[in-house]
Amino acid sequence: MENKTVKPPAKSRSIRTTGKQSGGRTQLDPARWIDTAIDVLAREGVAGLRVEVLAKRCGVTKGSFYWHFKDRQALLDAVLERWREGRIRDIEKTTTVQPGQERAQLHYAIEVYGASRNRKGMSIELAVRDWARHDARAAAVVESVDLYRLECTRRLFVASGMSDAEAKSRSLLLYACVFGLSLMHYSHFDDRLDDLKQRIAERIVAN
Amino acid sequence: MENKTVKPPAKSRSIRTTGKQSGGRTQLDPARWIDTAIDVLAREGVAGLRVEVLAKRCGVTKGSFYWHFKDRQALLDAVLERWREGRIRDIEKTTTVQPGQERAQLHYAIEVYGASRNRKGMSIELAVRDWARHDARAAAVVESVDLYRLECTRRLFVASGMSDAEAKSRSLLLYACVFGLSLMHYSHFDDRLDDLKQRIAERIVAN
DNA sequence: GGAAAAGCATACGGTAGCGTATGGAAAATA
DNA sequence: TATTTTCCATACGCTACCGTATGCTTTTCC
Repeated sequence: MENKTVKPPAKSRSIRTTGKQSGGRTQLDPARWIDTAIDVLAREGVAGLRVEVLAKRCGVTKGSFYWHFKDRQALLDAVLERWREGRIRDIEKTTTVQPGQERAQLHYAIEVYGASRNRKGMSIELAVRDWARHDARAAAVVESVDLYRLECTRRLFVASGMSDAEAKSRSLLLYACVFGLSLMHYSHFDDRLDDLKQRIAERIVAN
Repeated sequence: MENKTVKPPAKSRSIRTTGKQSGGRTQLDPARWIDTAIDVLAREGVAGLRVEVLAKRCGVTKGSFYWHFKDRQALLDAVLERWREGRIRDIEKTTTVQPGQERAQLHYAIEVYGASRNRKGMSIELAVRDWARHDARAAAVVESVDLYRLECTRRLFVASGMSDAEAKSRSLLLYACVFGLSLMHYSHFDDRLDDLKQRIAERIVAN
């Protein structure tokens, strides 16, 4: 039952896991393929993750790709796994309860995605979620990430003095709003959007 | 500058705009193609809108398609236009201010999409929004629909006694939450989701 | 009923993508 | 340095698309 989809990173070998060699020719490893894939994913969605396109972007041909990956699906799985790990780490980092800072942490959780920086992060987020609408594996990953996030912010809301049920509903509201906003085209709705966003954040976080 | 992308519906001809003829063979018109296209759009996204696939679904070949449409883009434009019109009509129908019923109307606006019925409507909504992330025409349509919706609910919030700024922020919050929720996978977050949703709706609508 | 138009089928050329097979270069190992 | 292993290029077959050309069959209109 060996699931040989992604090659292990060249077991006994000098540490040269990334990028071009000093004077040699282009060398790749699965990690770099995944980096590139996530880059493309952010700009074009899953539909843009095509083997030959990625190869060109990496400066190689697909001969290289099929050396590192069993097939296209193996890359997609790796991308999903990479994304999940990154999200989990990120959430843990920003939502570990710091007594007295719970509300500030919640505000940060809202703004960190809405800001114009991190646009790429949100692009990936939306791409993965659209992906999940037509792919069970992606859906499973999204679900695990969602549940983890919801649980983390639930703890923050509880720590800030809410009932469990209220904390859960606020968590849902928070992330739904964050993702929903990034899905809408409202830049011409008002000329002081920051004020609107501030009101929204307050509505989500305040008692 | 004739923009001959979609054939006019057979000017002087008996009213037979849809479906199979009484005893004749299969006959189609642009409207039926668009119906089918929107059906596929809901299930597979824009990527699923392929000429030959739609033709098979309609029981014809693409020879028919290219009779009714200039090319694939013409169909996509028609789909967008159809969607816009439908949304505008829908919003007008459910948000014309009925004095004293504003809050109920707002609650309805929230639930009408979140419900398990209307799943297809939300699928189309998300498909179009993802489409808009990579296509300027779709983005323009989404923007127009969003602005119209936001304006309509803004009026409802104002009519229910809020300041204009607050009404605007609530409108944004409302739709962001509606779309965001449908983007998340939270069914295992709680065993009484209806309660959570109720709390959320209250948070959005209440003073 | 016969000409004209409408509506569709079929066949074709062209592109883009996946995955495989095979050989060659470069690096590791002995 | 010779040999093995790693890594990649190239060429191939296959499928799924798009759009066009052409002809056949129904309707429509006179």
